Amino acid sequence: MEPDILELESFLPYRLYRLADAISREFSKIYKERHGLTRPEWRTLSGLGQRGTMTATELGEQSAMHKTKVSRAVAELERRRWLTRTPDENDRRVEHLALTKTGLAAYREMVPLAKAFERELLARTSAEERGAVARGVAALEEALEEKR
Amino acid sequence: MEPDILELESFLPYRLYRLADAISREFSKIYKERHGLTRPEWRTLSGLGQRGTMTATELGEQSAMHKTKVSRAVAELERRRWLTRTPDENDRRVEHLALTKTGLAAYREMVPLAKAFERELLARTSAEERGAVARGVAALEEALEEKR
DNA sequence: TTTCGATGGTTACAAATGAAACCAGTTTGG
DNA sequence: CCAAACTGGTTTCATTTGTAACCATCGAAA
Repeated sequence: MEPDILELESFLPYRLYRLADAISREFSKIYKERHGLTRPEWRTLSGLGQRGTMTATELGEQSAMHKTKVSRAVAELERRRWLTRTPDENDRRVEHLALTKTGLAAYREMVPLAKAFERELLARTSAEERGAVARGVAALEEALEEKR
Repeated sequence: MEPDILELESFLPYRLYRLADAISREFSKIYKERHGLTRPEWRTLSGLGQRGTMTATELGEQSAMHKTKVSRAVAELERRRWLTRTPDENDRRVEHLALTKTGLAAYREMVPLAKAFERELLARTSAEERGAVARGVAALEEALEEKR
């Protein structure tokens, strides 16, 4: 344990990123294979399915995406006719986005798959470990928030 | 808690990715500002600093990078004269990579910064929470491994 | 009201990434 | 011995991403 050496494998930012990336990549296979969605597109679909109607800005906040990602994802889903835009009555810069029937159908099909993925992953851990995951993630979220 | 709705904010793959991405991004500012390194370059530097000498394949395994990323990162660090390649005696496809004095100096400068980052982040959590992080991450790593 | 800074969203351009093709060299099985 | 399969590593090409500039609209303040 030399003091001037960094052990990459146990360095938290790396370890966490590697884990998250692996999980996310594994999960992404599902919506990629199924519908050819990118991650931003999946998040957009998911956000709108969950909340019903949102603006692009709200979508970006909810799903931690840069506005260009949102913009492009929305454009693609619109092209597929999975969502529609409705101009805001009062503020003409804003558009309210909502899923079409087709979009909603895709969403409804994806939800169980997503839940199953999470369930199957967590099924391989003990109740105690699941508690640790929850507390650990929450603690880091807060810590990062404070640190900035 | 409707059964046919997925709550993105608490969906583990999303939440974990978002956390890891935020932390990694925050940390990357350090090596980006300091030396203009990309993440693959930082990992390469870090891997070689830690282990002394590695082949490109080993680097990829250690730091979970696709071989094209390794290839490009190595090329860039070589261009900066931060590392050198030495052909393997027995297998002429293989090159052994090692940091130069300059590369090592950069590594030595980065290590304390990396450790400080991690320490400062964890300092904002309780000992109990740090334990939870450790157990949680380990559990998920295993669970994912089993799942595949 | 006009002007000026902020805001919602898109676009253009450069850089990073991933997949697949590729080149060299190496191993294996007939 | 030799072809075929495999491995280490690079390159090419298409796609994705990030940054910054941009356009339109809005709100506040002069």
